Amino acid sequence: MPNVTLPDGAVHALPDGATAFDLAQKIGPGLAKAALAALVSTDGGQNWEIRDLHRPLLDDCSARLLTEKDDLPQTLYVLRHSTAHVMAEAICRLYPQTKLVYGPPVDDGFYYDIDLEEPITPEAFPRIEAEMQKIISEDRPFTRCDFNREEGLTKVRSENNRYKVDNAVRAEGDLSFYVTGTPGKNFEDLCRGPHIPSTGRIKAFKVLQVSGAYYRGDQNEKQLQRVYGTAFPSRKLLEEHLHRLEEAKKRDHRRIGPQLGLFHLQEEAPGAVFWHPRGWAMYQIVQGYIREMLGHNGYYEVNTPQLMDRSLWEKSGHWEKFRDNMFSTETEAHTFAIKPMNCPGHIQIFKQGLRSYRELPLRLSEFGSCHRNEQSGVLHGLMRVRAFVQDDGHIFCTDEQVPEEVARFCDLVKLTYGDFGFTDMHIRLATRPPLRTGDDATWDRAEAALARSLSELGLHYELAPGEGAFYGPKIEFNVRDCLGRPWQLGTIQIDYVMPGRLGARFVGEDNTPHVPVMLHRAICGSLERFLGILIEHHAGSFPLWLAPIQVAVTTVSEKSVSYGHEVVNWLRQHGMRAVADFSSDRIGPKKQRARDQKIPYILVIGEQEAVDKSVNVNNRDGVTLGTFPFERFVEGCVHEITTRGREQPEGTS
RNA sequence: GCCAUCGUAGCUCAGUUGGCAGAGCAGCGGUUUUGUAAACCGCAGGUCGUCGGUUCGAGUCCGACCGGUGGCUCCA
Repeated sequence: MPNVTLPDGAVHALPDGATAFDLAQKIGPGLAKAALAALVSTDGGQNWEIRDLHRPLLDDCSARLLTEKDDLPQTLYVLRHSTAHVMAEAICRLYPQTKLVYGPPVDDGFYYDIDLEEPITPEAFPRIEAEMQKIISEDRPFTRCDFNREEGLTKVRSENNRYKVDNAVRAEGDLSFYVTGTPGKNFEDLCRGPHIPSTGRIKAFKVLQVSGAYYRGDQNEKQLQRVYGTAFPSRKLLEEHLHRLEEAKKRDHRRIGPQLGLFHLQEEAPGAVFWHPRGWAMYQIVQGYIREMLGHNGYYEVNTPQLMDRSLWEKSGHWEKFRDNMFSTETEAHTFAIKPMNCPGHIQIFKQGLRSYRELPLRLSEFGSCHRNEQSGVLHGLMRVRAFVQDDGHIFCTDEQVPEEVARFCDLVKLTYGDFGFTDMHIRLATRPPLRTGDDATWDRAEAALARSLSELGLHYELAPGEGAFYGPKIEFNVRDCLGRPWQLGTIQIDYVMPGRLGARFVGEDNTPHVPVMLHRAICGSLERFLGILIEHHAGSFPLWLAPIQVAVTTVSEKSVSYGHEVVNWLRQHGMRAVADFSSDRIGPKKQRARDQKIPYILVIGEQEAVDKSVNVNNRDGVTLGTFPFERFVEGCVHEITTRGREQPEGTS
C-alpha cells in the first residue's frame, strides 16, 4: 500500500497497483482530466522520473501530476514525444515503405528519423499534418506493453527493421513497446516512454522541416531523413512559438547587416566578409575596446606571418590533423600554409632569445587574420566563415601559474561581456576527447587545474566530457542573447603539448630548461561572429558606443543647412560619428530614413535651433526628447558612450 | 562533404498550361523649401545564378555545376 507524498506535503495512501491517474482522481476529477503524466521520486525528491499516468505508482514515493498548464520542460517532453509517435504513424500510413529509426523530443520540439528512399518534401507537410489530425481525432490511448528482454528482442527482430533491432540491443534491461491504441490492432513502436494518456490530448502541433541526418551521427552510415515538428499544450502557445521564430528571423544578421550598410557577402568569396564603412567602424570599435582591455591586463600585442612553411605545421601537428581544413599554396618548391590559428607564430616569438622564468607569465595577443577551409555546408553568414580574426592570445607560464592566469582571465571575460550587455553567462568544462595527444597523467593534471580554478572562483560550470581540443581541455564561456539563444564566445585552453613540440623553453629557477605551459584564450572568439551576435542581440539598434553612426543631423529646410553643417562639424570635433541629411525632403521622411538605419539620435535643425545654437533631439524609437543646447546634448552623449549605456545620462534619453 | 530546398532589377517580391520580363521601395532628373512615421511628375534599371539539353519557342521542362538557406557530419 504505497504512501504518496504530494508537493504540498499531503500524503495519500493508495491501494497496491494504483496509478498516478488514480491519485489524480482521488485529488479531484478536474486534475484527473487535465493530467498528462506524473513526476515520481522514490528518493525524497533527489531524482525525478517522468512516468505514464496509467502505470502503477512505485512503493512509497513523492509524486507530482503534470498538466497542460504546468510550464515545465517535462510536460513538453512527454507531449512532444507522443506527438513524434503520431507523426511517425502518419508518415508510415502515407509512405508504407518507411522504416522508423529514432524519434526523440528535443529543445523546442521533436524529430523522427526515418529510412525512406522517396524524399519527403515540405509540400508533403500538410498531408502529414492532416493524417496526424485524424489520429488525434480518433483519441486512441497510448498503451504500454512490457516484455522481458528475450521476448522483446524476439518481437523486434520479427519486424524486419535493423534500426529498431539496434535500438533494442543497445537498450538496457527489459523492453517496452507503446501501442497507439489497441495492441495487435494499431501502430506500435519500440519505446521506453513515457507518453500522454491518449492522442486526443495533443492540442497544437506542426511539422516544421525535413533534413538529412546520418544514422547514429556517423558520416559513414546511411543518411536518413529527419522530419522535425513541434507540439504545445495549446494553439496559443504554438502560435507564440511560431511568432518567436519569425522575430528571430527579423533579427537575422544576414538581413540586417546589409540593410544597415555593415557588410556584404558574395559568391566569389564564400565564407569571407566584405566589411563596409559602417560595419568596419563597429569592428574597429570592438577591436579597440578589446585592445584596451588586454593592455590593462598585461598583454603585449604582436603580429605574425600569414604564410608559414609546411614544416612548421607538421611540427605543430596541424598538418596531420587539419590538413583538409588548411589553405596552402606552392611557390619555389615550398609549400606554405595560410595560418588557421596564431599559436605557432606566438611560439616562434617566445622562442627568440633565451627566456627566463622571470619573464613569465608572458601574455601575447594578436588580432591575426586566420583562414580555415570550412566545409561548404557549414558556412553561415558571419557566424561560420572561412576568413576571420579572433581576439586571440596566448599566455606562456609555469604549471604553478595556471590557476592564477585562468582566474584572471575568467574575471576579464565576465567584465567584458557585461560591457557588451551580455549578463547571462554560463560555463562549460570540456574534457579529453577520444583522439588526443599527450598522456593521461598530463590530461588529469590539466583538467584538474581548470576545475580547481573555476571552483575557487565560485563559478558554476557544466561538464562537457570528450569535447576538449586535441591538445588539452578547455573552459568555454557561453552567453545568452536577448532571445535566450546560447552562443559560445570565449574559451581558455590548457596546452602542455604544442610548446614542447615546437621547441619552446625557458630557464627555470633551477637553472635548467623547462617547457612552458601555454594557455590559448579568446574572449569574443571570431570578431566576425561576435559582430553577428551583436547584430542579432540588438536587432541592429546598437548602444551608442557601438553604433557605427551615432547621430543623424536633419534640416527642416534649406534655410538651416548652414547651421546643420556647423552641428555636424561640432559633433565630429567631439569624436562623434555623425551623418547629415540636408536633402529637400520634408522632415518626416528624413527622420524615417534615419530610424530605418537605427541611428540612435536624430537631430532636427530648423531656424529656431540656429538662433539658439540648440538641437532638437529624437531617438530611433520615434520619441521626440526635446530641444537642448548643443553642448548639453554632446555632454550627455559622451557620458552615455563612456559608461557604455550602463546608466542613462540625464537629458538625452 | 551529405540530404532537402531556393536563386527574376540595388532591396522585397509577382510572372497562369512553355508564347513580347512586371510592381513597390531604393537610384537618377525635375517640381516642391518643407517643423517631426514616407510630397508630386518623369527617367533609367534585368544574359531570369552559370553552362548544356528538350522544343518552332524556355524565367517556366530536363541535366550538370556555382552559390544561398535548413539540418547532419565537422569546428584546432
